[in-house]
Amino acid sequence: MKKGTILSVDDDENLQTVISQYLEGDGYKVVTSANASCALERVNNGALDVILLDLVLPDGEGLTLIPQFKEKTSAAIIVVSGKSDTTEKIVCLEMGADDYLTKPFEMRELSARIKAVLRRMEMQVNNNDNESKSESPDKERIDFLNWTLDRAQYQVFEKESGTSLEFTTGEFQLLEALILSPNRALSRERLFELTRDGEFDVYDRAIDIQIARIRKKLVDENNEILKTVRGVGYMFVSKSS
Amino acid sequence: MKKGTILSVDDDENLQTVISQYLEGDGYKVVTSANASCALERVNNGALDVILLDLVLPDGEGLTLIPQFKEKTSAAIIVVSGKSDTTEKIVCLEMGADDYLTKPFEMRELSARIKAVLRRMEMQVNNNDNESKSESPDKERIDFLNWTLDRAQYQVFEKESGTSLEFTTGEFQLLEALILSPNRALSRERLFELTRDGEFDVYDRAIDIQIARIRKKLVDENNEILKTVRGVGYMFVSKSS
DNA sequence: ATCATTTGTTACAAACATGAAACAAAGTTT
DNA sequence: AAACTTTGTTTCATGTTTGTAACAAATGAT
Repeated sequence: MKKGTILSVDDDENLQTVISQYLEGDGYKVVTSANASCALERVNNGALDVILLDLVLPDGEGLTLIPQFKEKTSAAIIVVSGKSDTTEKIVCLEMGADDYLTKPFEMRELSARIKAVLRRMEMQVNNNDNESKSESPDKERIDFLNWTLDRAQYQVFEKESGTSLEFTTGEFQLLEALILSPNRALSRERLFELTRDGEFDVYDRAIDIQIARIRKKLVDENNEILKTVRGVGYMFVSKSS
Repeated sequence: MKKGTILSVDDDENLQTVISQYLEGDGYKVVTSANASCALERVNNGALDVILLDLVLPDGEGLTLIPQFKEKTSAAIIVVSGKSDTTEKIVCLEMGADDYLTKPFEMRELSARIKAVLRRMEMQVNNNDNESKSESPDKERIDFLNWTLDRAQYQVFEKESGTSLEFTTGEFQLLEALILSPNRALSRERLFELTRDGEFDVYDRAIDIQIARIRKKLVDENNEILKTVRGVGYMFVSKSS
């Protein structure tokens, strides 16, 4: 559920309230500061993921805050400005901001930009990982028994014939989750976490039905690919072990 | 290495030294003038890219210099002022300045503003280039099925007949994005990022409509070139897989 | 064997995603 | 300004996906 912590730096109290409520509804934790000094203190205080920074603050130029933030945290910085000025925008980005947003803006847009910025950060992390590690942690294609799971295409192929089986996205994600933890029993709860993004009011046995639907498509006589572990959940058994 | 020549007009000798050193470290060539007459002379003397102009000079009002500079050079003018005065800023911009910076400032900010201003100028130049040149020298062509995507010309050609299909720029860019990641399902969000530059206040399904329009033009009976991946997005399928 | 619990199966309806058509708004060209 | 192009928005119909309920089958314990 927790998607990240956001610090909003702005001296407009009303705006702060609106932002907080909206973003909290989105699943973020939100903290606010009304001025520069308070914000700097907060940055030292703990892990932040995104900083929303208004350039016009009562106690000093917001622009100079950007490099200071950059020094102390790896959080993404989204500048919120009253002016729609191309030069200022470029300057902000040049100084280390990650995005620039002009007031007034819609909450939906703010939310989208935060999401985009977080994703970009995540991608960077992943890329760095790939560079340092010789083996990529998440493979795009995963072979299992007579099939291949293609995570880029969201498809399952039959190895020999090469034909693709018609999996729905939901079925695919469940199978993917199981295959990524081979020979390990996963509870229905865990599987829910892995496949659905923050849903709660669902039927206990939705997973069971999904499993049944997958099995119907992944037929392999005596071999039970998706084993049910009574009282626990389900498990993908790979022959290698 | 050479990024441009900058003329700094200011009578503060210490500041001039600091500016010169910093900007030279950035790869610029820097020349300085301590007063207006000297600056005007220097402007006649050779190609400049950026002029940093302090408004308070020993021999005359700096404001009146702006139009004089504009007449003689196409360099960008960044006004450096001791006062943080909105009215003065607006007047300067009205008279032809490209940016306005308040003392004291950080070198990093100055550097960023110079970069921004140069980039803006360059963009203008490029746009003019495109208008004047009808043919682009480097053609990057990508073949797919019965068509060829010409990224230089922003056109799609039918391989056999050689006729070009009428794609709008938006349609072209979307198709391009999909083709550049073949056999990979791309979410609408991702496609948005790839094709639009920082727009968010748009309809969720704008991509869908664009896809439909592309499909209408790229007809190939049984072959689904642009596959929709339900619950995810769209994918360009290349025959190789 | 009998019972209780857990899981598999089927059918169904609500929710959802997508494509198509028509419209509207913004931008361009003439 | 008018015609045209491009692109976003709305609406509707259709088909898919998935949660739910009900029941049958399987499993394990006593």
